[in-house]
Amino acid sequence: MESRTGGRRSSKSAGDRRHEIMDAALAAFAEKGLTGATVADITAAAGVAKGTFYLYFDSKDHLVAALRERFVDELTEHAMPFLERMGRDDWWTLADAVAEDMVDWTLDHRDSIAFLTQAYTPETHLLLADADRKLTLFLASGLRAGAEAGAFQVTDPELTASFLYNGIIYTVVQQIHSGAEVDRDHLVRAAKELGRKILAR
Amino acid sequence: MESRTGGRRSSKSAGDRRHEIMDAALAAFAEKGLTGATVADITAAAGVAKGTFYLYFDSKDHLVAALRERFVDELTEHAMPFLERMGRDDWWTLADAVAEDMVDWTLDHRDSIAFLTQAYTPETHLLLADADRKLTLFLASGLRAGAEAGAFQVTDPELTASFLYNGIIYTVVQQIHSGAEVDRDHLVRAAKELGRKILAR
Amino acid sequence: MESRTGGRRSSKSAGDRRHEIMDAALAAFAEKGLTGATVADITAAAGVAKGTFYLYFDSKDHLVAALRERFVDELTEHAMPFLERMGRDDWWTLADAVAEDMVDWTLDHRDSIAFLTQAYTPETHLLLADADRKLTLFLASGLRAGAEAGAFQVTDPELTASFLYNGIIYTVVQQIHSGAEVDRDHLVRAAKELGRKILAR
Amino acid sequence: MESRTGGRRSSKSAGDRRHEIMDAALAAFAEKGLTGATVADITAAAGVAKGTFYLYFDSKDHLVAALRERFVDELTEHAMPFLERMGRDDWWTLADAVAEDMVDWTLDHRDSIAFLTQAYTPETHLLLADADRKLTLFLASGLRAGAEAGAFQVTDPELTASFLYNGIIYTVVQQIHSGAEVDRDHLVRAAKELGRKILAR
DNA sequence: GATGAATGAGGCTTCATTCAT
DNA sequence: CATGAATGAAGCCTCATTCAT
Repeated sequence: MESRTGGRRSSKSAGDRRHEIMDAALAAFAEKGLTGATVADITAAAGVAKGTFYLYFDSKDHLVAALRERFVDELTEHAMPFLERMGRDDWWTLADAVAEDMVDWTLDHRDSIAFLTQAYTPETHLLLADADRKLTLFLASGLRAGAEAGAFQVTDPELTASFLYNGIIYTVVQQIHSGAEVDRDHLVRAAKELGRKILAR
Repeated sequence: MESRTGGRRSSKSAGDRRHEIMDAALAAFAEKGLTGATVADITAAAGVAKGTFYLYFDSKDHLVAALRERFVDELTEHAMPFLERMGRDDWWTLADAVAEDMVDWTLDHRDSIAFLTQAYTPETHLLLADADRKLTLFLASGLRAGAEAGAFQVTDPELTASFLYNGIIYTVVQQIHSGAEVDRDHLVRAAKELGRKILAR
Repeated sequence: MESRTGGRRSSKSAGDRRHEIMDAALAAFAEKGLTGATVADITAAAGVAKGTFYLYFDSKDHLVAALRERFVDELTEHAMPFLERMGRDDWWTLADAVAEDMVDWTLDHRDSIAFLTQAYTPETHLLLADADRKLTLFLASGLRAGAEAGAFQVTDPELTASFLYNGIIYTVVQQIHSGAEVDRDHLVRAAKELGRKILAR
Repeated sequence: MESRTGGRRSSKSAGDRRHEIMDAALAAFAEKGLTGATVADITAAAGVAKGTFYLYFDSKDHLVAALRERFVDELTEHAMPFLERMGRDDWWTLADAVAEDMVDWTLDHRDSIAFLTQAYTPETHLLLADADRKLTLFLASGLRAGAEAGAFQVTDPELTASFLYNGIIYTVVQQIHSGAEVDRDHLVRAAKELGRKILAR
C-alpha cells in the first residue's frame, strides 16, 4: 500500500508496443539464450519498464508462445506467393526460386531460427513440431504437384521435402554460427544445385 | 549418538560414477530441457546425493561441456571404421553404409541430439559449432576422395556434406519429435536414395 | 484524430462517487480480503477507471481509514435513538430492543464487520480499538443507568458490556461464516434471553 | 548456472527448525500483520536464510495453514483435561475452572489469536470456522451434560456456548488491544460471574 | 473530472553451490 | 568419498501509484 513509482512516458498503439517487445525479446534471446535472457533484459532492450511487459504478455512463457506463433504466421504468409506461382511458372524456375528464397529467408530470420532451436524444450515440442510439419507439408505438396506435372521425379515427397528443408535451413544456420563471413550467393547456387539433383528425372 | 549422514553407497570406480551422472543428466535434459532440469533432478535420477555431483563436476556448466565433449568423442570414434573402409570398399557401398549408419546413429542418440540442440546457447556456440564442423569436414573429405576416385560427382564437398548431414539428422529428429511411430527402414531407404542422387555423376 | 481517453461517464456528485467506491471496496474486501482485493478490483467493481480512485482517496490506506470512520459514524448514529429512549421506555423493553437490534445490525453489516476483522492489522489497531471502545462505553453507560434505576444488577458495567457486545456480534458472525442458513429469529430470542440472565437482579 | 553462495551454519532437528520458523512467523505476523510480514521478515526473525524457509514449507500460504492447524491441535489437546474432569468434579467448580482457563489461555495465546483474526480471509474461512465450531461444540456438550445432571439451566447449549466463548475471548483480546495494562484477576472474576449468571437455574 | 497505459519497488520462490558431519 | 541441510543471489511477477491525454 505504499510505492512511490508510477507515471508514464511515451504511449504507442498497443499493437506496436507488443511487437516492439517481441522484437526486443528475439534480440535478447539471440544474444543470451532463451533462459539466459531475463524479462529485465527484454524490457531494457525494448526501452520500457519491467511492469509494462505484463501489460502485453501474461508471462515469459506466453511471450515465447507468441513469438513462435508469429514466426509460423509470417512463414505461412511468406510462402503464399509461391503457391500462386505453382500453376503459372515453369517448375524448375519455381524450384530455383524456392531454393533461393529459403536461403535468404533463413539469413533474414537468423534470430527467430536461433530462438526456435532453443525453444525446442520438451514441453514445447508440439507447437514447433507443428510449424515444421506445416512447412514440410507445404513443400511436399509442391514436389508432388511438380512430379504429377511430369517435371520432377520424387519417390517420397514428404521425406524429400524434409531433407531439402532441413538440409538447407541448418546448413545456412551452421554457416552463420561458424562465425565466418557468409557467402550468400555461394549458398544460393549450392541450394539450387541441390534441388536440381534431388528432383531430376 | 550416531551420525546419519556421510557414508557411501556402492563404491563404483570414479569413472563409472561420472558416467552414470552424465547419463542421468542426458535423460533429465531430454525430459525437462537444459535449464529445466535441475542439479537435484540429475542427482535424483543418478541415485546420488546432491553434493556428490560436485565431486565429479565443478559446476553444471562443466557437466554440459563434458557431455558435449563425450558426444564428439563418441562420434569421432564411431566414424573411424568408415575411414578405414575408404580405400577398400566400393564407394557406393560405403555411401549406402554411411547413410544407413547416420539414420541409426541419430535414432540411437536422440537424447544427446536433443540436448545439443538446446545447448546451442549463444555463449556455448563455439564448442558445438566445432562438433558440427568436425563431422562435416569428415564427411566432406570422404566425398572429395570419392570424387577424386571418379565415383561421385561433387561440386562443393563442404556444402554438400553439410546438406546431407543436416538433412538426414534433422529429418530423423523431426520424425522422432512428430510423436508418430518411426519407420527406421523407410528412413534408411530414403537416406540412401538421397545420397545416390546427390552424388551421382 | 480523435482522443479515446479522457472524458466522463455519468457525472455524479462527488460524494456519491466516493460512497460508490467505498461500497465497491467493502464488497471486494469481503470477497477477497483486505490485501487480496486490489485497487483494480475495487475500481472495476465500482465501474470506474483505476485513476479515478485517486481523485477520491489519497491511497488505499486512506480508503481503509475512511471505511472504518464511516462504519463508526454509522454505528454511532444508529445508536442515537436508543439513547433517547433511555429515560422513557421500560428498562427491560429497552434491553430486549437493543439485543434484537444488535443481531439485525450485525446481519445487515456482515461485510463491514468482516472487513473490520481483517483490518485489525497491528498498525491499525488504534482506530478500531477506538470503535470497539466507543460502542462498549455506550452500552456500559446504558447498563449503569439501568442499574442505578434499580432495573438491572450489574457488578462491572464495562466488562459486562464487552461480554454482551462481543458475545452477540461474534456469535452472529460465526453463524454467517458457518455457511448454514442463519435463523434470525432464533438468534434474536437467544440474545434477549442472554441479556435478561446477565442483567437480572 | 552461477551463484557463489551456499554453505551451512547450525543444523537442528527438522522438527525443531520447523517450529522455530512457525514461532518466528507468529511473532512477525503479530507485529506486522499477515501480509505485512514478508518471508524475509520471518526468516530473519528465525535466524535462517530465506531459502531455508522453503525447505520446511511449500509456500507462505502453507505456513499459514500449518499455523492454523497447530493452533487447533494445541487447543484440542489443551481441552482434554477438562473432558476428563466432567464426571468427577462438581459442575460449578468445573465451570469456574473453564472460565478461568479461557481467560488465561487467551492471554497466553494473544499472538496466535491475533494471527487467526487476520487469517480470516474469505478463502480460508472454512478451516477457521472448523476450529471455532470444534471449540463451541466441545463447550456446548459440557453445558448439555451439566444441564442433564441438573446443575445448569440451559435452553440452547450451542448458542450459549458460542456466546460464552466469543464473549470471553474477544473481551480479553480487546483488553489486550486497548493498550492498557490487563488485569488478569479482574477478568477471571468477571468471566466466572458471567458463567454463573448465564448457567444459573 | 476521468481515463488507463506506464512505472518500478518489492514480494515470493527457485536453485546452483557449499560444507559440517 | 558421500551426504543433504543451509545459503542467498537472482528471477518472475504483482500492484499501488502517477500523469499525459
